[in-house]
Amino acid sequence: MKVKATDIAQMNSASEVIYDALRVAITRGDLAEGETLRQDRIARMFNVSRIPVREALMRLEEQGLVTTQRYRGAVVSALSIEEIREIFEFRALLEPEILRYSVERLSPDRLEQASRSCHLFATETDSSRWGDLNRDFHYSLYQDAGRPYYLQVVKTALGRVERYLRAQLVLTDGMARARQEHAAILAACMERDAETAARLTREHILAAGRSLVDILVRQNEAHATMLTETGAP
Amino acid sequence: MKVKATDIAQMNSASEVIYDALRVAITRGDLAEGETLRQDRIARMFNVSRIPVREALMRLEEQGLVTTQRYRGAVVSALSIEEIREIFEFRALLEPEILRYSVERLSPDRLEQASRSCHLFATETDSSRWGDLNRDFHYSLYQDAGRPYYLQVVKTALGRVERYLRAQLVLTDGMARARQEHAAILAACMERDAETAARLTREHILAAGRSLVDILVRQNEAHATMLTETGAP
DNA sequence: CTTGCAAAAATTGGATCCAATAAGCAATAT
DNA sequence: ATATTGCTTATTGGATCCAATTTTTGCAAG
Repeated sequence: MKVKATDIAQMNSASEVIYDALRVAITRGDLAEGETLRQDRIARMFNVSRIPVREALMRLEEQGLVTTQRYRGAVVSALSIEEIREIFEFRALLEPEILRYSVERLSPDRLEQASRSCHLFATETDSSRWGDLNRDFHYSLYQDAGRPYYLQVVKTALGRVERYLRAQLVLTDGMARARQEHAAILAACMERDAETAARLTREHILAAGRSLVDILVRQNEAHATMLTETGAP
Repeated sequence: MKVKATDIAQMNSASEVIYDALRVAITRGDLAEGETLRQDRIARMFNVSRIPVREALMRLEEQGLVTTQRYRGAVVSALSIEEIREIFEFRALLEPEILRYSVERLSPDRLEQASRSCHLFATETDSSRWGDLNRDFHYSLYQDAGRPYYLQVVKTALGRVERYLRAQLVLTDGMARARQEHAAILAACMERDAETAARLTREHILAAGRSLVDILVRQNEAHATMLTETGAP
């Protein structure tokens, strides 16, 4: 037999498929924050009933990606600037720690993979792909840490702020800086210098966080000014 | 109008009530790990259909408290010893950090509350209440940190291992030690010594984790020996 | 007595239907 | 003109029903 067998028992249920699709759409920013997700509309999009849609929405809410009010539906969660700041601070605590565990265990294959990811990120011009490639680079370095729980928590945290990160990369010199910082982190990993790699990662995340918060504060101020000038409420 | 109004819109839906009840039952250890949760049975217990039950199970799975296989139902998640070790290590990283942020901001009321919690924990003889009281003490100290995201992550992490903690408190001198360590942490907080409080918290969590892992390893070895001696598979 | 297997029962995932609630709109009173 | 009330529609939460899948049971053969 020359068949590529796939484990049908492990195939995704409808609610999982919908959950994944919505999660990706939200983290990519394809769904605007504050947008309400109508069960019926999503059900028609996937050609299913509302049952699996509601199950997917429950899981998204548990991840903090949507917010639900009874009988009023689910809306894509919006983060305040302070919440974004906190999540970057949080990542800046966890990710260096994971990397510290990981550096000594990085296999040659893994370093090769990280190197490729780093290069792909550095040379990609389509900004809509930057989120994925950034994620690939960081996670490739964390994979060998032997800390699945840490990794899962970091993934959730990044998932919450990823939609805002693109703005930071596009609207400033963020992309150029990220390229350099990724290269430096990778170099430290290759030299098995865990402390340097961890310190660079912490600074990388904190810098991106500060830059992003700056952008958002300025946007807020601009918006507030406009409202005042036009006399809107 | 002299009516005590309560926000009916914020009242819990059936799926939330069921979710909370199951979450508490699992973290308390009232449901054994590996036990399968039948939708129909739970639905009858709460006098509802299976729909809200399934929604609750989805959310529990997202929290890692149950594990689901398609068409085979949900079972209470079991953690390996290594996973438990990792989660304690994780808590030992996060909780001192939260406390560091919190110490300088602790209000007199909050210190009073923490003091009461500490005392209640120290004097409670009913071991089934230790989990709640331990949680109350720690969280009262974290409340003022102004880091809701950290706090939520810590709550999830503790929720995963709480069921094992009782064993640690009961089967060793864990309770006596915990009493002392809590008192020391509280004292450091009252003196606004953030670094000492953080260090003590880290050691407190690491010690409990090591003690728990020891217990579980011994249990495992005893079990394995028994199986060998009786010739069971 | 054990093993293999087909039918029956139990269980889950999902569709359809119904009741409860919110949101929008028209009619009325002030 | 505006605020209040009642009606209509849209939407959600949940119940009931059906199909797909797993698990158990009964029975025959070795």
